[in-house]
Amino acid sequence: MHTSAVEDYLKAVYEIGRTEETVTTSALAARLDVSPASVTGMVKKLAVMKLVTYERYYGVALTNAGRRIAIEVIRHHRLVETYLHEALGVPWDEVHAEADKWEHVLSEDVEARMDEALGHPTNDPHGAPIPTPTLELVEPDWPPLARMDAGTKAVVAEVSDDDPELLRYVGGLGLYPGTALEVISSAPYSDGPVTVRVLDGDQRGAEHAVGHRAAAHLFVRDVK
Amino acid sequence: MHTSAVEDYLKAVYEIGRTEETVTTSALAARLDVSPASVTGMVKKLAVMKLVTYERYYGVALTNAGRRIAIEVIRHHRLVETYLHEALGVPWDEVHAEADKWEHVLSEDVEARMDEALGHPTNDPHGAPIPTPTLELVEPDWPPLARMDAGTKAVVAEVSDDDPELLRYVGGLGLYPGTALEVISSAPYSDGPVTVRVLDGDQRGAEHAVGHRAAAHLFVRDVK
DNA sequence: CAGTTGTTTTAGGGAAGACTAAAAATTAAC
DNA sequence: GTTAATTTTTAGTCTTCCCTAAAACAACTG
Repeated sequence: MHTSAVEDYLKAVYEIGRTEETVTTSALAARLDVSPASVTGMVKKLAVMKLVTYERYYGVALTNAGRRIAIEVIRHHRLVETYLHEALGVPWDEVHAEADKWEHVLSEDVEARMDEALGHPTNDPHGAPIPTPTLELVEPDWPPLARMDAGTKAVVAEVSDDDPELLRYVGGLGLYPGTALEVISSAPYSDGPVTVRVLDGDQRGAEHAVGHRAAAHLFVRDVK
Repeated sequence: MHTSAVEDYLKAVYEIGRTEETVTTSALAARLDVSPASVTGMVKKLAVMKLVTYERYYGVALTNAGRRIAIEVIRHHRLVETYLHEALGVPWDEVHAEADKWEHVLSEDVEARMDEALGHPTNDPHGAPIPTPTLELVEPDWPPLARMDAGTKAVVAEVSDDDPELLRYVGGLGLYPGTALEVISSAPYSDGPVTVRVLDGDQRGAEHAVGHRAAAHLFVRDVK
């Protein structure tokens, strides 16, 4: 087995790699809250273990073995988030921090039992897809609410899970994955808020001005 | 917070202290599967942290602060065992190993939710008492089945939880906490098996010869 | 293309927690 | 009551993961 530090690094490489062309040492350092020098050292070890490829002054990339582990950790993380939320009623802004600890100690057996108990969920409480038991993972690339034009009808697809305050704010507006909404006004490429009407759930009919930062971390899928 | 090594040491001191007069370095080393020299080093650190008192060449004892932590860890352990068994159906011989990992990452919030979901259980799947939220813990001193005389009627109170094979064996005989039984024959202070008739549960009516080692780790309470 | 800026690497450490080997203290055995 | 056997402790290392400071390098900037 690997240490949790190794698992954290691999997960970070995977996640940064989703949006960035190259995964740099400093990007990893920022995400893991660790000094750049520490990252260099660790990354060299991961390269020796054949979990990443690494080229100085260029960047890091996962090998197949490394990606397997990364996705396994992500499966644990998202399944635990879902379990904590569904089975134990942990609020959606707290599950992320808890899952960050649990993901490293979850056995395959208990993972399978949680999956079973939940009826094989496909998405976590924030809308992110849960990798399959065979570690397939397709992460759709939803556009952020911030880029929607006025008049658009859309459904909340996913909300970034790592900022509890943002989750409480968004949850307070009734905007959970699956919630339908209509964009009332929006100023594309500006820093202004996006005004939406909630068409679903406990806030049905309400109009809210969604702050720019939140709108950038709230992803939606279009409804034709 | 404390490292899991610290928590493991404190738990071990507590558990050895339950049956032994003095807690020696070598007893800790054996239980934690670590060299005696390592124990000496760690124990010195715990003494500096005021979690134990320590006298060279004599032994270790918990301070009040140390005992608090030990019992908190035991509460986590037994609650997690119970949760895994009741809520996720994990077999009773597997829950111990799993709980050994979870006990160190369980937050107070999730602990409380598990406790609530289970209806505030008082005993884990092996019969051991779960410390209260205020960390009160009374561990009854049941006699082992091995010391029961023929003709005695008794109820299984507790089974040692750290040997999966023993648990599978005992479970196969239908002897779970709460199961009533009658001792048919026994050879006190010898190494022979104890023959019992099961009066309860799925093996009701069956007669079993319980091996000596199992009979020494299966504790019962008398029925008058 | 030389200087500034920012990133990466090297070099040197440090805390935790474990190890082995050997010395010291305790306990047991004539 | 010495010697022998057993624990326990000391001493010195090792590994893992992290750190800072400073040097090396790459990339903009004008």
